[in-house]
Amino acid sequence: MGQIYITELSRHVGEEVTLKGWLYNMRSSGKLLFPQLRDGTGIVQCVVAKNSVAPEVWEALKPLGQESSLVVTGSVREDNRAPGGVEIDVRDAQVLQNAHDYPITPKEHGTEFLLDNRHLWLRSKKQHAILKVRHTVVKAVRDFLDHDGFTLCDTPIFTPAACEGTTTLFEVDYFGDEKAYLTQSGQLYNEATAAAFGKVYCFGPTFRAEKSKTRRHLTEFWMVEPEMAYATLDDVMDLAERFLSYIAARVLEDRAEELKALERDTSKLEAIIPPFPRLHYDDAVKMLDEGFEQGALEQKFEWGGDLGAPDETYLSSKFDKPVMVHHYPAAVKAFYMKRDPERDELALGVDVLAPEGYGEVIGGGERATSLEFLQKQIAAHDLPQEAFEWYLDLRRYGSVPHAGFGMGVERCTAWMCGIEHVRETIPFPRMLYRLTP
RNA sequence: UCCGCAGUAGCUCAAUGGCAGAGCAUUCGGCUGUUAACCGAAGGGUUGUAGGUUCGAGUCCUACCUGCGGAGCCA
Repeated sequence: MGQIYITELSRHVGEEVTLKGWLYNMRSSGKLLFPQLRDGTGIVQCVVAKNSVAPEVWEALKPLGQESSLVVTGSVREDNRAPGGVEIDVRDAQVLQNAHDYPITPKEHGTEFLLDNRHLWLRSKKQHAILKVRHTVVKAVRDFLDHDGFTLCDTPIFTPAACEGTTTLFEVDYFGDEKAYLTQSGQLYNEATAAAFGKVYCFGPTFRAEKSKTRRHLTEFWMVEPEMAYATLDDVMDLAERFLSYIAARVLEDRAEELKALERDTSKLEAIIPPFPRLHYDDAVKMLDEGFEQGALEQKFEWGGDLGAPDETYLSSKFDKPVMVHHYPAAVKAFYMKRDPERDELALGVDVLAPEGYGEVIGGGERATSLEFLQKQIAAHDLPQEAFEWYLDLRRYGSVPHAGFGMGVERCTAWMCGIEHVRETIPFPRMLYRLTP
């Protein structure tokens, strides 16, 4: 009999199977052992009766510590006393290693300790469920864009200069003479590939050397950035709406078990269907003023500023779906944003704010098309024009309206899972004060 | 960088300024249906670091270190 995975057990009731895995926990009662076996696909309880295995097997199993590696052979039996509905009556077992002093015990632990042991923490039920949801978010992202006519065109991770100028970059020595920087966005390169392929996306790690210590920040995170030629701000909002709705639907469909393990209120995810409310910045400011007058916000919001975290939380609390705030003041947005032809002080940008305080999950908009405008912007932001010559070429040779956005995978995953902090949504989080393991 | 909170056994946490404690984990023993199993026993400590106040400091004061939460900035 070959190896069977725990998720497949319900199809093998009455058969003898061989499972290969690790000991999740073990209870015992005199002449009975109840090892819980974990194999990466699930956890199943085994039953070992002293008189139904060879004496050496009994002696080998009895002292096993948490996370010992072992292979178990036995018959699958339906039993409603077992957590998973089935149990394994063990006939034979082979111990690969008896592990001792596994640091993560069945009791509670603090975050610092768990993050120090992240390489082991990944084996725990909750972490396993979160990363399964992440997997599905990533899969949904790719499936959606691929089926919608987008071409994957990945952008470089080493970049020669800042994409947006202001944000802090990680500097890397590039063969001595030159400095390279880790990318903080594939945005500018996406505009080049969009002019070559029409609809494109890049999907990879992104680096921000900001000294942010909040539940929404990592220094290394994954971002997917679709970009469309011949597209406008409205097209981007339409895309964002369909995109997020598809991801939520896929997570609900494919990860029901994990959402249950995470105790996620799935009605919050079921509500993520088009259309999403669209809120002009001017109207957002009015809502924030009302919030301040009612005492829901501590600080009065002044027109012209970017939304702070409490502002975002307040606005999104007024809706049960993601809310799309558009037409921000140009001064708070990136230099390449297209201006509103009606009101030059506004940029054709949009931020999608997730409900339940998860904050900005998508940011994007329409890009400037005019060569002269961009040259002025580059000068006004004190950026070196020669570094942007290739980018300006995109406006010299067939400039068209185009637009796109970026979505943070970890923020999206945290939102789907309903968990506090993005650090649990990536296998090995990189944060201001954490580079290990 | 700023504001707030914390640091005691491997882990999670107690201890009015007066003998350093418990649960889990570990080791040993018991139990044929355990569900974070349970019952009994044992080992385990430079109370983050350095000073200070005091007859006496885990506890009070100062500085520093480390971490957490938040702000700014962002996805």
